[in-house]
Amino acid sequence: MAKLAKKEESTSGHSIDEKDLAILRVLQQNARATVKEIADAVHLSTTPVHERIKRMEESGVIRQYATLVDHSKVKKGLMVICYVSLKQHNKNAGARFIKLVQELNEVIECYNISGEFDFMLKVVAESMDAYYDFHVNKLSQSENIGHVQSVFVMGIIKQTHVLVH
Amino acid sequence: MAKLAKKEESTSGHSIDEKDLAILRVLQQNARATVKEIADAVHLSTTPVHERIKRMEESGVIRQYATLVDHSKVKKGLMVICYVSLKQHNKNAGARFIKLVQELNEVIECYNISGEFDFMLKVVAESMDAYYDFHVNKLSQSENIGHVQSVFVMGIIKQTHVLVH
DNA sequence: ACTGAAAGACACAGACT
DNA sequence: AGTCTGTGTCTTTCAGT
Repeated sequence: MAKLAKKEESTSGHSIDEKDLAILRVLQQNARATVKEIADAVHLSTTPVHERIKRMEESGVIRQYATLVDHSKVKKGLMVICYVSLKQHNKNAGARFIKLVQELNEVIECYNISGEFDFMLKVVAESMDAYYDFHVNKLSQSENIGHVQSVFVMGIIKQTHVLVH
Repeated sequence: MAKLAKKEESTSGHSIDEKDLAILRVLQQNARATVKEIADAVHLSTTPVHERIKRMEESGVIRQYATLVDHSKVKKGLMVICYVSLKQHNKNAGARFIKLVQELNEVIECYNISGEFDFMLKVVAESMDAYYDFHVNKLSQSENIGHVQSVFVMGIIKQTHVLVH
């Protein structure tokens, strides 16, 4: 017992410095930037940049190199914010819901939230019909669902993944 | 006749086929995958894969190659869903709010939504104090803000950007 | 639209400051 | 920790099918 691994950085022995942040600033905007390009931008040669990137990949600071696809161009025009409360709140019931959410490709995000609902889901679908099908046949099929409330996204004002400025 | 520009793809003259989707399936998970790796995975040689990727970049199907950074490891541990209604709903008032949202680095997503509120924001902050500062000094500073409601994210169940399966 | 080859650029490891 | 240098691999273009 009592081996509560303290924190990310302290266990691996490396904290993130200003140069790492500078590298992240470039990579966040373009995951396919070459090491050379990044090296020029942060005023270092390629070797230390390469080492720092590898280190951040291994320590988990860099979660993933993702390609972001345009919703509307792959026939996923509809985005819905979906609130769910469960009937029962025991461990098992929660785990079953979480498993369901992981399996449903329409759900791209799911959070445990404060307030009157238990979960917030971000759902993408091809059309209102497809969303209705998701709602009735996939989500509400689970016998433990209490209330579901849908908020429709009418316009995207801002969408970024940039955390380091 | 009937030149109601039908859809994105038809205007550019290229629709996405099964091979493009296969390439996207790989790139979504790893934006740094080499063309050679993708070519092997989709059973083509490098040239057509390279051409198809370039085409999808230019047509906007591929929005961005992003590096996703771990929230907690860059001191952005708190995530809040924030609902905002405006006092006035004229064009100018809306535009000012949108401009403000674009400038605030704490706001990583903002949507125009249906229902009693006008906007939904996803906000990341270092701490509760930092969020309070955002709420009081940055967001509510705008004189056009009506009501603000904060929902705190207590746990991340699922978080993906994968749209093509 | 694809394959295969060929030139230039890059990633990555080594020796050194 | 960093720069410099070298080798194998990859990107990218071009001729051919």
